[in-house]
Amino acid sequence: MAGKVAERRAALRDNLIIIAEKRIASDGLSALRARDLASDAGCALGAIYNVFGDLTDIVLAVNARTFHRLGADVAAALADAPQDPVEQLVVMAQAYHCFAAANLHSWRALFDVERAPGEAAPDWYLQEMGQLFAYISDPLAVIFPNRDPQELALLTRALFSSVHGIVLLGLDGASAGVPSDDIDKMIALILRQFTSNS
Amino acid sequence: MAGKVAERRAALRDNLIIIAEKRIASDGLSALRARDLASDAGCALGAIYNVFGDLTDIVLAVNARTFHRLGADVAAALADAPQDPVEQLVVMAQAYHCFAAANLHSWRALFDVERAPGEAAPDWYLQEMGQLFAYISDPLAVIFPNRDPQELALLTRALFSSVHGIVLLGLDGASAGVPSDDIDKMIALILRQFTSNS
DNA sequence: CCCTCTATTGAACGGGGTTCATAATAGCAG
DNA sequence: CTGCTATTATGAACCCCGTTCAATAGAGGG
Repeated sequence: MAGKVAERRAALRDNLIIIAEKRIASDGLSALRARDLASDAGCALGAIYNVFGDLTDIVLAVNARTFHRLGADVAAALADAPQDPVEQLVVMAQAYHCFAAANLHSWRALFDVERAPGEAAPDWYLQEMGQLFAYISDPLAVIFPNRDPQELALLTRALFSSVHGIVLLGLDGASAGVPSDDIDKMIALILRQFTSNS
Repeated sequence: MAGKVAERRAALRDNLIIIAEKRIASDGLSALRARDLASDAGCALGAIYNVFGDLTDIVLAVNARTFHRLGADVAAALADAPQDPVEQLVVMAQAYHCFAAANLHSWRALFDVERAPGEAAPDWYLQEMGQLFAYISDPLAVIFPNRDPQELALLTRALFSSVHGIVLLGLDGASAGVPSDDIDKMIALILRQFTSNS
């Protein structure tokens, strides 16, 4: 029974991630409490720290799952999209908006977790981000066939950032709530206009 | 001596705002501590709460000043810009980027402060935002003379959000640091492309 | 069954925002 | 100037929270 401890810990680890995920999804990142986690998981407070370095590690684990779901949603939208590359971009961006709106707290947690200064982003983050960028880059390469890969990378990042900004400020409460339709309109506006007369 | 107390409190209030502003600018919003504020201001811990409801109120006061400086920078850039409305947009957006980069912590604090759920954004916020939107809207109206005011408002918000997104993700540490030049390039790319063939 | 070594536990620690009983002070009447 | 009272300022104390670690429980081998 060598791996018994590891097994128990792995189970607790998964359990904690699920519980934290639910908490973040329903009440937001700032509502996550170590003591709540422990009591919901039926474990001791200290047990959390046998399995995770600190709460941020749990949040990162949750974020990895969220990011993965996001990527899957975007991929699914892309799979159902028409061949036209501009439409593909629009469909993906609206899928991004859709995911953010439907998973507001979890989506926010992706960006609200504070990294220690100077610490690099985790590997899975860069990987999922790269995947998203690839989804965008492919149609862009069709639309702009005469661009350097370097220029394409810049275009890709610029478009992703723009859509992200539109969704971020659109879903932000400070602006008194932009209607969901308007967000989609802005996304389509930016993408269509951007990709016109290529 | 009727207004003596009010005077003293007003002075403390201003003092606390200045001190908090410096702290946020140098170390970020999360480094703001009530006890530090009190000792730096040479006042009692509780004195803070005679003058502000809570720390968030101080942050909001700092943010109002930051937002005002931002608006002034953008306005200054606009004043020095050429007549061409597209160039005006580019110059303003790069001024926005410049301000964010030069005042990273203060700029972040504008968006990192968490409002109580359901609470409306403060008046000055909407006002400064409206001012920024007006700066953008004017050249846009020249570029797109045949659009509804409503459509123009959507364009304005979309462009601001896009630039904001580019700056936000560009300055974010997670992406391992996008060079400042690349951020400016992305901004120019989006704006020029967006405003072409109007 | 005991012994040892590991894993688990939750009380305690440190640090932070906020409050409130108390002390200090200002204003005023005599 | 001296009490007296109402107002203001103070900072110790409260509560919450993440994290730690001495003490306990438990597993495995002899």
